[in-house]
Amino acid sequence: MKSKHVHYRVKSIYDDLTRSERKIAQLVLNEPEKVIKMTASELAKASDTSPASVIRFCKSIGIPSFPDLKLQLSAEKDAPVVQQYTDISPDESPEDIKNKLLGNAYQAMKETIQLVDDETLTSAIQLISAAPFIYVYGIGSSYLVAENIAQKFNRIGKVCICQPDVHLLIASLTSAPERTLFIGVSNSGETSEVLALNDLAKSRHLHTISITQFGANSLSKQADLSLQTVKSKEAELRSAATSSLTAQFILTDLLFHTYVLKNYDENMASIRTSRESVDQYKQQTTKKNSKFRQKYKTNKNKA
Amino acid sequence: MKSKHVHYRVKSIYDDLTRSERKIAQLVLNEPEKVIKMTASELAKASDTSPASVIRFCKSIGIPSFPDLKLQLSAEKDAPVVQQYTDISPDESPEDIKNKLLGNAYQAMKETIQLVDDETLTSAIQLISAAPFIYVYGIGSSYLVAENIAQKFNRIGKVCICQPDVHLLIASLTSAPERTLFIGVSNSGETSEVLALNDLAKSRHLHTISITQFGANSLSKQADLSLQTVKSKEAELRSAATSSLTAQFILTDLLFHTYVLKNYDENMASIRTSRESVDQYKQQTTKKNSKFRQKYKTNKNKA
DNA sequence: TATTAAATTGAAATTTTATTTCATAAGTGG
DNA sequence: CCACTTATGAAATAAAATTTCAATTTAATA
Repeated sequence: MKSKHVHYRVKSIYDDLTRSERKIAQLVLNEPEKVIKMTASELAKASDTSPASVIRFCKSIGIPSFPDLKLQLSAEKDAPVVQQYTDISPDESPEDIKNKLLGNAYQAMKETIQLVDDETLTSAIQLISAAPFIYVYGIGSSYLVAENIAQKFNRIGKVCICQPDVHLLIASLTSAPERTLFIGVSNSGETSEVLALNDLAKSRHLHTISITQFGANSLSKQADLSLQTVKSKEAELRSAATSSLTAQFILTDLLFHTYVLKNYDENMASIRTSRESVDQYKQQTTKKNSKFRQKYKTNKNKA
Repeated sequence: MKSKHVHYRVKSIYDDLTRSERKIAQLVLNEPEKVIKMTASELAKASDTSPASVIRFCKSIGIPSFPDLKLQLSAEKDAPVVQQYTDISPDESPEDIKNKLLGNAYQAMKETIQLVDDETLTSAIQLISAAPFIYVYGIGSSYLVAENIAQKFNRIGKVCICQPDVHLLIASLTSAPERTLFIGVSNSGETSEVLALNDLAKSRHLHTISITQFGANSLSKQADLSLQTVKSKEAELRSAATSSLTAQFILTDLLFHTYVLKNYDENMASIRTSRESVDQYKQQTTKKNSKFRQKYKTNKNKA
């Protein structure tokens, strides 16, 4: 498990380093940003060693030259910690957990976004545009994705129904008008409920879009259009579906934003109007609720 | 609106560059990765100019030296395009949309994660551990967050109820046992429903945690413990709450993972067992559903 | 503990790379 | 077409990186 990150690389062979190499390692670990701005001799002076040791340190950690070390550090400065879906182990520091979570999420989003080609996206937008309204369905964590899609599109006046009750949904689909779109969300692409609904929709000649993870799966094959998110590796099992969710959310965002841009002005107007309406409602209910709240009002000073 | 990115910087003053500087600019724009590995004279040769021109080019785009240019390029290589919550405008290319979405999401997550201090996190974990069970509530897009929290914790056997019906939730809270935890999610921190529920919980001496955006707000003030996500700027209005959701999700993940690590082994066992159960259920229902699916089976060959 | 071999280290020499200087060439406006 | 500005690269210089090597420390062995 060799990470390319200088930080981890240094940590992992720290014990094998010589005394003066360790002095240099300290600085590299603790103040990488400063090291980036130093010359080899400056770093030598700062660590109370010699330029020769600095060069030796670079070689020791597997980096061919000092300028290369600086380039590496610079590359990592703002880049998320991406190490092929690392799982999180029990002896991790809070800092490490944070970095890994961020890195995993970033990687999942990035790869997912790269996976979607513009053509597919355009087709998806067309199906959405053509639909009088949309049904979305997902179960478990995919339900969150479905609900998110529905919320976003409803906000711009594109009617989108996320009905978690399969029976009711079947009834709706059965009597849905032409061009109605069904979006099925299933990470595995094998969830029987979603497959069944997709079949039903197809039998009624409705359009269908699937959102699944990457790779061959029944739902992708059977839907008119298949959108796929990155497939995350073993780490998935442990990290409780975290990165697949993130991936599906960024895909939703991409879909939504691309759609909004198709008809920029009118959609923007819708978003604004819906915001305003919500704000108005909030003001009204705040008044109403104040009575209710009075009853349970707690001391403002916290314990 | 000056971006620090070399790419944009070069583009913006491209017209003011001299003939040979432009040749160099081409290479920097088109093959930054290769440039990173070159020396000044190599870049000169590759662009059919001279080292002197390379240096002049660096100065022209406002970078003091050639090694600095390489460092900059390296820093930007893997870093997401982060430009303070840029909004997405109608004339954007698909590529730009993707980069901005990714950049915004990444920045929101990163800043949120940095915002949470370990102490608060530890306290939150303690409240969760101590609770016999948990109620979560959120409305609108915050409902997604609440539901996500519930799903994650339930998966490891920590009973967590996300009840969207306020009336039913009030009933439950009213008769909840000691140490029961109420988690209220509201991006603004001013949603009246959530405030009312927090009041109720407090009046019953239950513990409460709030999840809101950063800054002073009623909910944060009134909850026992306040978790905050980064507050995104104006772009928010247009991008339909995208980055605040992302931020809340990463916060959930952080909370969840930290909690799981507290009792690593037993929690891990729970996750595995719950996965297995779901898999078993899936196998069973697949059989059942096959009959239903037969009825609507469509041609496997897509149009 | 004394002795020797191996490893570590930094000063100085060397090499590589970056930068500046300056003479020449290419434009530009009159 | 001339004077003058700007642009350019060859060569000189400066700066940085790297290697060499002798001195020194450390470890191993008798």
